[in-house]
Amino acid sequence: MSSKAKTDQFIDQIAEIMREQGMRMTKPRERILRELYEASKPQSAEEIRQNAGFGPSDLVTVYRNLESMLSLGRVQRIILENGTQLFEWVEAEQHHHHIICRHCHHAEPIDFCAAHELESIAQRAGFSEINHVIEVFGTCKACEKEADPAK
Amino acid sequence: MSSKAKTDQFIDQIAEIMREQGMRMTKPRERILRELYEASKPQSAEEIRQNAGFGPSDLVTVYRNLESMLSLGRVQRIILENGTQLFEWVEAEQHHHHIICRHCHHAEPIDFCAAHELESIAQRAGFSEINHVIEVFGTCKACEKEADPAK
DNA sequence: ATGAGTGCAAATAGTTTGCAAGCTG
DNA sequence: CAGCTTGCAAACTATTTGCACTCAT
Repeated sequence: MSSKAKTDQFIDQIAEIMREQGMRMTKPRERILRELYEASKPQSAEEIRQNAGFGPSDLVTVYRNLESMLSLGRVQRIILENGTQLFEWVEAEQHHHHIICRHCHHAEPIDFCAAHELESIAQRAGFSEINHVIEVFGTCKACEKEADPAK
Repeated sequence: MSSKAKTDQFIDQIAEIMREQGMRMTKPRERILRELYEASKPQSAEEIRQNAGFGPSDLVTVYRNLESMLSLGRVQRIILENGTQLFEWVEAEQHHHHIICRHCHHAEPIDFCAAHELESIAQRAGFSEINHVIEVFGTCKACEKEADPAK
C-alpha cells in the first residue's frame, strides 16, 4: 500500500470516529491529520500550522482542532519542560512515552510505561480522572553539535 | 526542635550554598524559602507571592529567585498539564515524584522513580543533558466533591 | 436549513526582559 | 563600594474566547 493510501486510511478511520461523535470531517481537519500522520513526530500547534500550509491567523483553528482530537484517542499531547504543548498521532489504544529533544523535538518512543503501578498508587490515594506523564527530555546529537561544534 | 528552628536551619543551609555560588541571602529570598519550606507542597509563583506576603509587582522577584534556586539542588519544579510551573523544596539530593491534584495542587509523594532505566535508555539514544519527568495528575477527593457535591 | 466549524480580532495567563535604584558582603 | 538584587514597566509567548460568517451533513 502506498504511503498516500495509508494516510487516507488513517484519515478515514478518524472521520468515522468523528461522525460517531457528531463531529464533521472538514478540510482544515484533514490537513491537520495528514500533517500529524505524515510527520510522525510530535509538533507544536505553530509547527503544525506552518507545515500544513495554514496562514498565520489559522493558528486558532489548529488549536481548537487539536484539542477536540485528543478525546478521539488517536492524537496525544506532550508537555515540554517549558510548558509548550506538542501533539502527535498514535496507533489505536497505543499511548506511549518518549525520549525527546528539547530543541528540535526529535523523539524516540521508549518502551517503558508504568501506567499500572502509577494509576493504582493514585487510586489508593483517592484521586480520580487520573493521568500519568512520563517523559525523558534531553539534547539530541544533532542539536548538541549545533550548540557546540567542537564536540 | 521547634518548627521555627527547623525552617531557620533550612534557610541557613541554603544561605551557605548560595554564598558558595556568589549569591546573597536577601529578605525576599528568605521569605520565599520560608514559604516553600513551611507550606511543604508544590506552589505556583503566584501562590508563593501571595502566601509569602509579597505585593503584586513582586511577582518578578519571585520568578527570578525560584529560577535561580533550582540550580542549588533544594528546590524542584513540576510542570502541570496546562504548562504552569509549581515549585517545592526537597530534601538534599532527594528528588521525588508526585500524585498531584490538578485543581488545588494537593500532592502526595510517590515512591516510584525509574530514573535509572530512563536515563540509560536516553544515553543509548545519544541524548545529553537528560532530565526525566514522571508525574501523576488527578482530581483529589476534596476537589471532586466541590465540583460535584452529589458524590 | 441547521448547527458544527472557521477565521479574524482581541483578550488572557504565565513568564521574561530592561533598567534605574537599593542593599549585601 | 562593587556588583548582586530588587521593583516597576513593558514586552513576549503560548493559548483561549467572542462573534459573524461558512460549510458539511
